[in-house]
Formats: sequence, structure tokens, C-alpha cells
Amino acid sequence: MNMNILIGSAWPYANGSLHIGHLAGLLPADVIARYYRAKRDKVYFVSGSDCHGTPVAIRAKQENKSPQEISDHYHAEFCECFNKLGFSYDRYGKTSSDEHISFVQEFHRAMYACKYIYEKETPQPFCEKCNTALTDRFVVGKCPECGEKARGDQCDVCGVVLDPENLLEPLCSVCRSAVTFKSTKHLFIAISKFANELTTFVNAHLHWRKNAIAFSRRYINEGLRDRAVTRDLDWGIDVPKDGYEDKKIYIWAENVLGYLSMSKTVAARRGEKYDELWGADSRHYYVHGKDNIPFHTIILPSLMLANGDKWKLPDDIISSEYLTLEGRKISTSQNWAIWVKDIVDRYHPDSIRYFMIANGPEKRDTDFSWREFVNSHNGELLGSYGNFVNRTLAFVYKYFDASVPNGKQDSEISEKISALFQTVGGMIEVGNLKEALDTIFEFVRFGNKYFDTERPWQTRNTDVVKCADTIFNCVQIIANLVVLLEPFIPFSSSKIKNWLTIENSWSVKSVSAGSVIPEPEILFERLDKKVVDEELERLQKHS
RNA sequence: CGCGGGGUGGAGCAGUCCGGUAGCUCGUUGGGCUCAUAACCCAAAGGCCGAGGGUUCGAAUCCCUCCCCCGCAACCA
Repeated sequence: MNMNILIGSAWPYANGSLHIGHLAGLLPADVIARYYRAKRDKVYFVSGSDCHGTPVAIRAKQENKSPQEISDHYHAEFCECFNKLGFSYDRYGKTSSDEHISFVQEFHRAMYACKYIYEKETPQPFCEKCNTALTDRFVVGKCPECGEKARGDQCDVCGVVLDPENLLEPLCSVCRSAVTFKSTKHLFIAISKFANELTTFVNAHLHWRKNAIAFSRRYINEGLRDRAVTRDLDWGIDVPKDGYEDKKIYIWAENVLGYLSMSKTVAARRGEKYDELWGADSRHYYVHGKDNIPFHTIILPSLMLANGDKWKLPDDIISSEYLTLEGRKISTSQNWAIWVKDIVDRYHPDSIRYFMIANGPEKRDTDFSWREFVNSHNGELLGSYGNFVNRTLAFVYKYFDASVPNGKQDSEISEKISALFQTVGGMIEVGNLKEALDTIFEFVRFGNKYFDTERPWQTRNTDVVKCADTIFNCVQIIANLVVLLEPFIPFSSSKIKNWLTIENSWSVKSVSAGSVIPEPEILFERLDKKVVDEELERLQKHS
């Protein structure tokens, strides 16, 4: 049965480099995508760079460049990082591209006709000095309720939800000069009218991670306000409506539509019917960090509901907790961060992927420490897995003339293998990647144990038939491990797949006796423990 | 009473929703092996699962109270 699988990972914001925190939230998407492809489902794994919005415009002004230049620069950097890490996007685009813009405009045009979109005059905060309209969060002042410092959207001290015009002494958060207000009209989406639909929607998906349910419920209970879908900005997508020529579509009302626009591109390229992706035989995953939850469980569904009935609301929300770095919160301004572009060239991409999943912030915050990273690489990836592959294949190469010996398949091992495809697959489907990886590595350890117990280096001289059986079974174990591990560590898997000529489909594999293998090479180089100190020093120096 | 996350052997984590002998990796100690990248295998030590109370035949897990840690201006998943 071929399912249509949509996997959308969050769109990184194109005003700064990616760090390991971003990676922790996005990597699960690639694992899931690779798994479903191996299962032979139709996978639409899409994402892109989020290019519009005020922060990009501000940064552009600071650097004396155009917003387009800034966002294109980071877009290119993101593409390179994802590429080097093996992200298998079927389409990774950007919100400033024609394919996205025309899709969004068409989507909005249809949406404006519905009863949930209305026009309203509101006071628009404006900074004369910066000569720009300010979005709510860029206005700071005193809270009218408690008198403490507050932003234009909310007071963090007393928690009251605000509009910028309520603030006392409103200032521009960029230049700290006084804010003026101009009356302006905007299109609003009546999210408050979707309270029932959204509540039902969340309640129908209690399998989501508990942070997704908690954030969504809180948002529904407290923050379900109508939101403007247009803004007084220069940088963004033109509003497809007369009288809105000087305005742009607000960023959150278009970037989440990127999943739709990019998957449409993919469908067109493949000659598939786009509507089938949104039909019954489909499953849709949205993968991101916990701060992105409301955008995917509230905003995106609201836009879909307002647009019409052809869309399917999200099925699975794979929302990560946060990653700390050496025990401290990651901070880009203090440069307490590990930048993806820096590590992709220093370490094996599989090491990074392995560690980010094995130690990923799946259900709670976890810590990235260089000590643990080196440990995980040397101990688990290299010591357990790499070594098992190497000792087996080297044995074949040396003592069986590079040809897989004929042997009897051990029934216990066969059973373990077929069970693994079932259980690991099930775990990946529900987003329990840590558990899945752990389960596979349990089998890796079993392999080493089996090798040791059978002592082929001795039976080679005493009982050649038994020796051949052992090695034959070890090769079968490897062949299946390679497929099971491919979603997680695709680079090394692909190497071994070539040595043993294995097809990458999610089913039990066997390598026939007599298959000739090339001289096996080392999969993972050992990392010197001193890199821990080097990396820590690098981190301290720059922060 | 601001919000949220967390406190499990030396370190990093799982288990907590759906109570039933406390689990994994690393580290430590002792042993084995020598095919393999000083890799691998076996064994042992090490925990009153933050504290107190409650429910229960039985609680890391459910309920109540308390303590401590982390994040919550902005950048930021």
C-alpha cells in the first residue's frame, strides 16, 4: 500500500546561520523521510528558507544590503549545510521564490472571499527615525496593567495580552525613539471563530508529544485572537487585493504555506496528482522545535480552514524540546553556539546525525557536550558498529578470499531481524527515534557478542564449516543493519550497501554466498580525546 | 501563589501517560580474547529514583505539600 507522506520541517529564518539547536529540531524529519522512502511510500519531504519579515529587513539595513541579498546569502548557506548533512529534501525552496509567491497569492485570493476574513482599521505603530512600520513585538514600553517593561504583544511580567497602542511610553525596540501611530486598514483572519474546530482538532491528536498538546491548548485557551494577515512593510509578498498595494502579507500568514507550495512543485515535477497528497491515503508530519508549535497547530490549520476544504490538517507534530550547550542555554548574541557550517567539515556527518538523534531533545531538554559527542562517536558508532562491520568484512576478505562463505542461516538471528523491521519501523513512524536507534544498537551489540561467542578466529582452524556459518550470519546481520540504520546514518550505510550490493528497501535482506566484496575500508576514524579540549577552547574564545 | 521544563548509581540519559523484582551507554575494578580501528566479550562494585506525607497488597510511576536547578528583555528551535 503506497501512502502519500508529507514531511515538512520548519523553515529556518534567513537572517543568521544555523546552529546545532536548529539541527536537533529538523533532523528527525530527514530520518522519517528516509524511512518512508525505504518503505516505498510516496514521500514529499519539503522545507525552505524563510526570507521575509522585519528581522531580515533590519539586518539588511544594518549591513547596507538589500533584504534579498541577506536572505539569499543565508539561503545558500543553509542549502550547503543541509546537503553536507545528507538532508534528503525533495524540495528545499525559499519564500522569496516565484513558486512560493504565486502559490501564496492564489491561496490568499481564495481565502479573502471567505467569511473569516475581514477588514479593520487599526493604529499602526511607526518609527519616524527608522522610517518603518513596526510589528507588535518591535514596540516596547510600560505595561498599562502593572507598569513593568512590556512588548507590544504581551507583558511578560503580568502576562496580559496587549496591543501596541495600549503601551505607556511606546518606543521602537530598534532605535529606542518614540513611536507614533497612524491609522491603517488591514485584513484580519477570525481565528477566534475556529475555537471549536481547533479544539476538536487537538483533541483528536492526543498522540502528539505532550509539549505540542500543552502549547496548543494554552494557545487556544488564552491567545486565540484574530490576527492581521497583512502588514505595512516593504519586504514581503504583495497582497493580492485592490487597495493594498503598499502592504505585504504578514510573514506567518505565508511562510507556513511553504509546505503546500513546495509539495505542489514536487507533485508537478513528478507528474503526480497534487490532490492525492491531501486525500485519505496520506499522513502528514510537521517537524520543528517547541516554539514553533502554535504556528503548526493553530495558525496553519486556521489558514487551511479559511481557504477551503481541500486541505488536510496536520496528522503528526514532531516537536522537539531544546538543546543546551555544555550545560548553558544556546545564545546567538553571546556566540554560545556551535554553528552547523563549522562542524560539517570537521566531523563525519553520520557522527553528527547519530549523536543528535541518540542524544536528541525528544521529550525533554538535553545537553550537547563535546565530551559526550566524542564518546558517542568513538564508543558506539566506531567501537560497536564500525568495529563489527570491519572485523566481519576483514575476516571475509582475508580468510575467505573476499567471497562471502556459504553458511546456514541461524534461525534466532533471522527472527530477530524480521522483528526489528517491524518494531523499529513502528517507532520511527510515531517519532520515537531515540528508542528506534537504541533498539538497533542493541542488535549491533548482539552482533559483537555473537562473533565473540562463536570464535571464528579459532574455528577457522578447527571447524571450517562452523566458521563459515558464523561469518555468513554476521554478514547477514550487517546487511540488515545497513538498511535499518540508513535513515539515521546514510553516508556509512551507502558505503556498505555498495560493498555488499544491497537494495535499500525496508525489508529483510540477504547476501548470497559467493558474493565478492572489495577490501573493506575503515568507516569511522577515531577521534582523539584532545578534540574535546580544543572544541571547548574554541567555544570559550569566541563567546 | 506568574509561566514552562527538570531533579533516577561518578557522567549523560531511558523508564513516569496505562503502578508490580530500577534500565541503557560511558566511566571505575577484576577477568577473558586476539578476527577487528588499544577495538570486542564476561563479571563486579556503585542508587533509600530531590524531601515529607497520602492512596494501595505493592509507588520512580497516582494524589497533596515542600525544597532545589534551568529557561522566560532582545538574537534564539
